[in-house]
Amino acid sequence: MGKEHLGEFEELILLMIILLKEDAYGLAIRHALRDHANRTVTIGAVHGTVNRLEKKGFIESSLGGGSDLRGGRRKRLFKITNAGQSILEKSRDEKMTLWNKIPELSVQNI
Amino acid sequence: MGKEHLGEFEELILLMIILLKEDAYGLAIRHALRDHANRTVTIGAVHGTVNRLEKKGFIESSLGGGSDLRGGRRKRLFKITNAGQSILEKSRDEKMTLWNKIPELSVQNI
DNA sequence: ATGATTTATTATACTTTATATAACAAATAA
DNA sequence: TTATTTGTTATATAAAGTATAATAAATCAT
Repeated sequence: MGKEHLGEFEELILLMIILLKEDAYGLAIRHALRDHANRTVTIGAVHGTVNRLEKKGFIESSLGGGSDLRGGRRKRLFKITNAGQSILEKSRDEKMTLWNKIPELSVQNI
Repeated sequence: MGKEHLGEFEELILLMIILLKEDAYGLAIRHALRDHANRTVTIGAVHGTVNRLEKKGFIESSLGGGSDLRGGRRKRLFKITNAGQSILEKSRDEKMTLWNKIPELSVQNI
């Protein structure tokens, strides 16, 4: 069995990492949260959470190149693991199942 | 604007309260979590969360009658407020929007 | 080549959520 | 009139969420 469930912010970060594909690193995730999820957080919030997610095995990281821009340190790139992908799917399925038990929230109603 | 976002367990509790309709009180919520959400928690976990949700204005409570069964104290019945209903809808919409940006998770793919 | 600037991560601290255990309260059946 | 049942409250701790400050590694300008 999978290891429990995702917190709401953890889930959001996983989704951003998938959206960003090959360029998912701290600052990019923060930026994606702003324009895909309307969520403004500090960079520390992002890094705290990716560290936790990696420790749990839902993402893994590797050191990438530096920025294309001016200066800067090398990026730490994240990608989802199989465990991460499947906990996301499970989480989606469970939520959909619940919504669909409630007429006012059911997905057909959108 | 609504007051931020729901934690994942908070959202689950709101859904259970809607599902339970007129009979949403502590122990019933706990039971519903077991058989609708496959989630086993202690009664303390439930009450801690409903108290928080009420303080935030997403649910409200009233004192109901006792159990139909043997003994027992009176129930504290919960129901969702308009604010609760609308934060749930918002939360659902935002999540759907994100899923649908990711082919592998998109709702069409189920 | 060196210091200022930029892009980025790490370290640390604090608050809120999630969760459990234990204590208490109010019914009622015996 | 107390033992049992059904329920809530109080309290404590762990985990998740989030911010601020410190540090690091590039590079541009001098």
